[in-house]
Amino acid sequence: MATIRELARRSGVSVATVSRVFNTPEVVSQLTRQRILDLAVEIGYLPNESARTLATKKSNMVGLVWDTDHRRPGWRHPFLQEILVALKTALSVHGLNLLMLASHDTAGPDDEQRYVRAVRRHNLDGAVIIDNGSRDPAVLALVDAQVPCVALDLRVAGPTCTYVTSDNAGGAALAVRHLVERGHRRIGTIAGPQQTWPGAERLTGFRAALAEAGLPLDDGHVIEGDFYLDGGHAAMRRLLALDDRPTAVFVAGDEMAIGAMRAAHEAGLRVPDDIAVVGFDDIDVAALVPPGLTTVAQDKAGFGTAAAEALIAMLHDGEDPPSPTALPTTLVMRGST
Amino acid sequence: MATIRELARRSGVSVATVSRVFNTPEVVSQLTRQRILDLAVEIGYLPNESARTLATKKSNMVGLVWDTDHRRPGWRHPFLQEILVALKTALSVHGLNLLMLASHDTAGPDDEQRYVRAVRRHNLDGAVIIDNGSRDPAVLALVDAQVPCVALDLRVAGPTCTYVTSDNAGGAALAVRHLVERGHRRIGTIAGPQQTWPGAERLTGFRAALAEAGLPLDDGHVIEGDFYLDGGHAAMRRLLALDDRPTAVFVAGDEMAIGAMRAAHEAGLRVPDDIAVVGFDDIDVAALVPPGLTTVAQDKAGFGTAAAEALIAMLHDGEDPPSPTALPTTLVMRGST
DNA sequence: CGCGGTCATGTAACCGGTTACATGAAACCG
DNA sequence: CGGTTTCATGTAACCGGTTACATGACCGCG
Repeated sequence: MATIRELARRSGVSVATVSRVFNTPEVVSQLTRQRILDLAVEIGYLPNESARTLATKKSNMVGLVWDTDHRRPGWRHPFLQEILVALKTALSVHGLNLLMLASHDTAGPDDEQRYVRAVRRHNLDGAVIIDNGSRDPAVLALVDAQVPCVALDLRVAGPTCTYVTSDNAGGAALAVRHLVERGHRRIGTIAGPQQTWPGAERLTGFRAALAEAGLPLDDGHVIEGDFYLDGGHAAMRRLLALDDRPTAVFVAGDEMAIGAMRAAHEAGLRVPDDIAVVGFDDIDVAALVPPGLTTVAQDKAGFGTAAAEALIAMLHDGEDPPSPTALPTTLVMRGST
Repeated sequence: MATIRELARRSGVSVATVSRVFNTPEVVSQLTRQRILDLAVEIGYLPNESARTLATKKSNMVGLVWDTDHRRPGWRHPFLQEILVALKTALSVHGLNLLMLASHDTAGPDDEQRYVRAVRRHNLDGAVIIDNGSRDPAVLALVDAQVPCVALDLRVAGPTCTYVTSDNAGGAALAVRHLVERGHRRIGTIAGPQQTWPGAERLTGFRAALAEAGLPLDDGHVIEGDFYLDGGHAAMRRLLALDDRPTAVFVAGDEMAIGAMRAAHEAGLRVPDDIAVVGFDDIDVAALVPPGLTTVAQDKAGFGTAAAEALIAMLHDGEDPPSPTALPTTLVMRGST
């Protein structure tokens, strides 16, 4: 491998000049710069990132924190792939790479410092945290350690941290307004777990939108689910068993919504004629499962892009973290309403 | 940050001894080893990976090559998430981290050397290549550059490379045998693109299984699709338009299979009574879309685990790459047959 | 003409580890 | 008891960059 010294020797300058060509090209005379660049490609010189990191303490890598919670083995993020694509693309424009942090350090998953250690060992410039549906103390340790980080769908904030979410309350309002327009007056909801940020916000937004529409909300029409298929199924059965069952249901997640539609179907009810359903997320399946799920779509790629931008802003300016982003949502109308 | 020299000074030994404690503990006396280890946690010493990499030329990182082809923006891997989880877990056991290689280097996506350069710059120990559904010359450049790598669902092999796939032919045979048992004698197929490895293998396996069962195959009963929903839909329409249309169809991918079922439904045919459908992959939706898709399930996590093991074997032994792995498939029976 | 100021470049220390080789003490052995 | 091994540890060069500071050429100006 060609090193900087060899490139320097061959082009008759000092290593400092070569280094400058790649880091602060403007201080090098046009002539030598070009000569060095040409020679660099000729001999295939590539700067060694480790050496660079060692000297500067910046690695141009950001950690990806995405532990699959061992207590929920089946958990899958509804659109991890879109997020990763957008994230990686946006980061790479600024020369940043993504390092997936392994859960196993030497220590087990209960070691709160495992992410912080990984960040320090690799001199990571920052971290992106993808919600796995449960609170993880190791994530909070990152905040305490002043690591620049941005979280997705997780409300972690601090002097070096910010987060990006969808406009969950606004999305819920979209759903409610849509149902109201369709003539529904008795609207129930299958909420998400209230300890999760999206779960809580969607319920809050739902309540507010109903109030704004001047509609009452029976406490019995609010059921808390778990974001899973079976949870939605069970919740819907409880709703349907009510005497004054709602004519429409806002379900805080598509997977639950599909479970709910199945429950309705099993109960001999037709969607949307007997009961209308609106979901949240717009996962792939939503379009495929008959009669098509009307749902509040999130800006999936937006998560990645926004996260990258927030992180880059922090790293670049070294300033305070940008305030949290709430990505706009849109209503996708399909057959279920 | 505590450095090795500080730790050495404080524990009254030389840096070499400290280094040995972490790399070749067996050559250090029990007593000093323990003393150093204790002091290390006390002062929060963490070895600096960049320095280590610089000295050893091994980074303990492997590159993840997973470019989303710009010519197919909508492409999503059917089970990327499961693969990543398994991969990361299996690698981390051996102290390896995953670095997602950005497509943007400084150069565009047509630069064939972009992965090779990333590998060199970061001293990556190897690479895992996830098929994105199209041939990428930059991947072949990795092979040429003798980078240890293992590919998923892509037939790249060489002195430093191997690959892991499902037993595609065997899976196709499972499907055929199942249909034969159900009494079908006129079986057609919607194949995948023949330039992809899984696409080609599944068709080969299908043909072989039919032959083995002594059933004829009309050339008109073989339609090549593109692994997408709409492609499956279109292919099915062509099949249904035939005079002697098959009574059962083996579809080489679940997404296409769902499109195919929809086409059947639109044509007024009932699945499975009028036409049976078997898919391949077992994606999430397969269970959700009525009447439930019978399909050949791949060992999703197995991809990640097998890839990690193959790579580790190469890195550890420094030997020839292990021969390609073909993961076993299983038939999941649902309502479509 | 001499002086201060740019500008392009060079010198050398430093980042934090690893490791070949050297050293010295203790153990073994005939 | 002297010589050879073995074992634990130390010394110092090296990995490939960055960068504070020094240097010297050149320029404009009073």
